[in-house]
Amino acid sequence: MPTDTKTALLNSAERAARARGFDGFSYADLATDVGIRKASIHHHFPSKANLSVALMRRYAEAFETEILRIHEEKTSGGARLLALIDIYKEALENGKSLCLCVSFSSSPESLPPEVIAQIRQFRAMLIGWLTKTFEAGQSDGSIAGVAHPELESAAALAVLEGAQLAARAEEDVVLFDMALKLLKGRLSG
Amino acid sequence: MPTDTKTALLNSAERAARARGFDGFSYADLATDVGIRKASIHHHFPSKANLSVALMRRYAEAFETEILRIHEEKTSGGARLLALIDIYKEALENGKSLCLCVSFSSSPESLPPEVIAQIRQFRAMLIGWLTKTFEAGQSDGSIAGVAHPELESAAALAVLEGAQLAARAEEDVVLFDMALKLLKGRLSG
DNA sequence: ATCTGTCTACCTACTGATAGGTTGGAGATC
DNA sequence: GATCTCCAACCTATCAGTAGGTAGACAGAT
Repeated sequence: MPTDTKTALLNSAERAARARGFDGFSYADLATDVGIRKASIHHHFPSKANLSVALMRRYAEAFETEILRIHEEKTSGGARLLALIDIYKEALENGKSLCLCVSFSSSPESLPPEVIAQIRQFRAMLIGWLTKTFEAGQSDGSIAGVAHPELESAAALAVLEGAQLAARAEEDVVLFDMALKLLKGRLSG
Repeated sequence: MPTDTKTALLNSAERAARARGFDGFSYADLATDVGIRKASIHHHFPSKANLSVALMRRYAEAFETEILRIHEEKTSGGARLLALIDIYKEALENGKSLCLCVSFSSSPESLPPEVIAQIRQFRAMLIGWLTKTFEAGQSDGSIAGVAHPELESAAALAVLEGAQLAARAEEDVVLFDMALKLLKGRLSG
């Protein structure tokens, strides 16, 4: 069966937002991409603000599922952190795309307060996961030199997001790799 | 004497770009802010692309002057790095603004290739300065645990930019402080 | 006389959004 | 089984607003 229209719209919008930002695509673009008329989009998402909320919710849920899966599949802190870094690297798509959270964080003024709250919640959730991961890496010895897991997690998330932003801007994944080399060098297991 | 119109336009545009992004202000906004008509702006900056180039050039020059000044005024690597962190913290303006480089990096698709090149050059310059700074901190002992200055500098820049992005999005400077606490903890002198 | 800076007046392209109408199928009623 | 009602999903047409940009006139300084 073909994907339903609503999902197709979310997929198209997410791709566009991650590649060109939330202001970088219009209902007209979406309509062309999905193959329906511009006005019909409003049937599924009354306003663009509405669409942004749905986009962020779906993204946060999928991401949380993903990192919970990593937590189960990988046993060491180092291996878990490496898997997360890979997610961010993959999301870059060779310097052509960002993860949705970084993309949305780049243009907060064009998003409704509700999405800002979702972003805040998403980052808090991720920081929580990272802190647990650094703690695990500290006790199992798979992440070297960990003294303050909560500070490590805040710094790690900033590196991931900052590296992605720079790499996309210059369309050069090497910037991402360089920025993460130091952290990766501390990982084992 | 009052600032000349061209400079006033650059000032207004820089403020707006840093607060709301390059797509977040229009010639109409600029005109209102500076007190001339929209069409008159085109006399000084024929196109918005043109304006973006001038903006980035002025920013890069001012920034380079600033970090060279830091290099002369502060003697230790740790003190120099701390001064740079302060610049990024100040540029945040309590979570309401970004530095121009991060702002421009957030919307590369609406900037001419020339500005992308300027961004690349700017970041390379800053990485160079940071590498020298970490090397100084390594040899004078004012930055703890430095093994690879060039990797440290790439990571440090990503943290600074990523932390700024997140703090502005959530309008909460604490996110910036948290992300930089680990690095700051390694500094002395 | 020319140049600089500014103006009024306008243009085309596009934005998100709305009004109002068509279609086709699901579910109830007879 | 035929009919009726309803509604999701889509359509055409259009809205007011804003974007960046242009043409041409005019005042004042050199």
